[in-house]
Amino acid sequence: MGTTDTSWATHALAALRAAGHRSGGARSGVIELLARQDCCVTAQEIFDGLRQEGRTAGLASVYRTLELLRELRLVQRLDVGDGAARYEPAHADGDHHHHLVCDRCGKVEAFEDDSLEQALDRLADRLPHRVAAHDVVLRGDCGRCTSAS
Amino acid sequence: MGTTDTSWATHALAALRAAGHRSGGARSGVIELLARQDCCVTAQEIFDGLRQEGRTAGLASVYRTLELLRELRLVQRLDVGDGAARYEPAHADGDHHHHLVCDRCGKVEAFEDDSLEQALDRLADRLPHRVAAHDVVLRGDCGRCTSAS
DNA sequence: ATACGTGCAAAGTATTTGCAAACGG
DNA sequence: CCGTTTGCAAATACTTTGCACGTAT
Repeated sequence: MGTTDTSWATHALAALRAAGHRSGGARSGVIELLARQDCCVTAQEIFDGLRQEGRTAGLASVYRTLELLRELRLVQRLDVGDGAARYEPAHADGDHHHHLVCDRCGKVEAFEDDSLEQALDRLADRLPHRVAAHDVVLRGDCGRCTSAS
Repeated sequence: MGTTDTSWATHALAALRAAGHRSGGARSGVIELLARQDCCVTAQEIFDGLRQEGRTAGLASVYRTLELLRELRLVQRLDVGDGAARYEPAHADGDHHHHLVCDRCGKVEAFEDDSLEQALDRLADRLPHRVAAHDVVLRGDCGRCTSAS
């Protein structure tokens, strides 16, 4: 697993500083909450989560923070097809996962697969592009929905 | 390439019929335009494209048709992160591609890769899910933007 | 003839932006 | 102090929905 939750938060705050940004309540709240997630969350979920712990931030600030973190490649943005964009910490080391979306209940789960990563890396070398990131989304019925059918 | 443009349109119209749907001007227009695309397009692009050839359809009807085609698994929906959803014909046979999105100019290109498909298929067998579809999106600078830098 | 498809306009949701006040360094 | 960040409200962008009318079968 390599990095721990807190280390990503520390890294992200340091990177913000290094890029000449300050860190008020909204930014640090978003970063700390994001660091605790193990899969992707929406802006609204971050907003609600902060409110629950008494540490509120305007929704606009949540969006602004997420956009800033994305520019700095500290978070990865991902769209699973329900109206809302999702965000998750981008870990610098190889630690990397992709997503399974259930067509019935909409649940999003993470998975990792080395041979998939290898196929993607080999592919990137063969293309005339400078590939900086990749997303894989698998869609289908999750175990729970399949057995409940 | 296996299937031709027209055969997808024919197939889609037949499938609509079989599912008990009629086909008015908007539906057939969207289907015929979609059949001519070799990569994904937005609802607005379909609307504009139809207008250009004098065959107009309301934007709402374009959306409704796309949703219907998606339910019948005749098109695949895909989100590359600019605000708008994109759609492309879903070919029943293995003919299948994925997408490269340029981080700078936003251009979307298609690519195919057998070893990637194999890795995905093997992975799907190992998961406790019934995987029905998959999307892969690679992000980075396209050849043009890389050399123009 | 009749149910289904279509177009327009209005509503709904997610996200972005303008601006004045609060705040970090 | 001074420029950045923040929160609110308004604006925007995409998509969906309600309803009256047209049309395919």
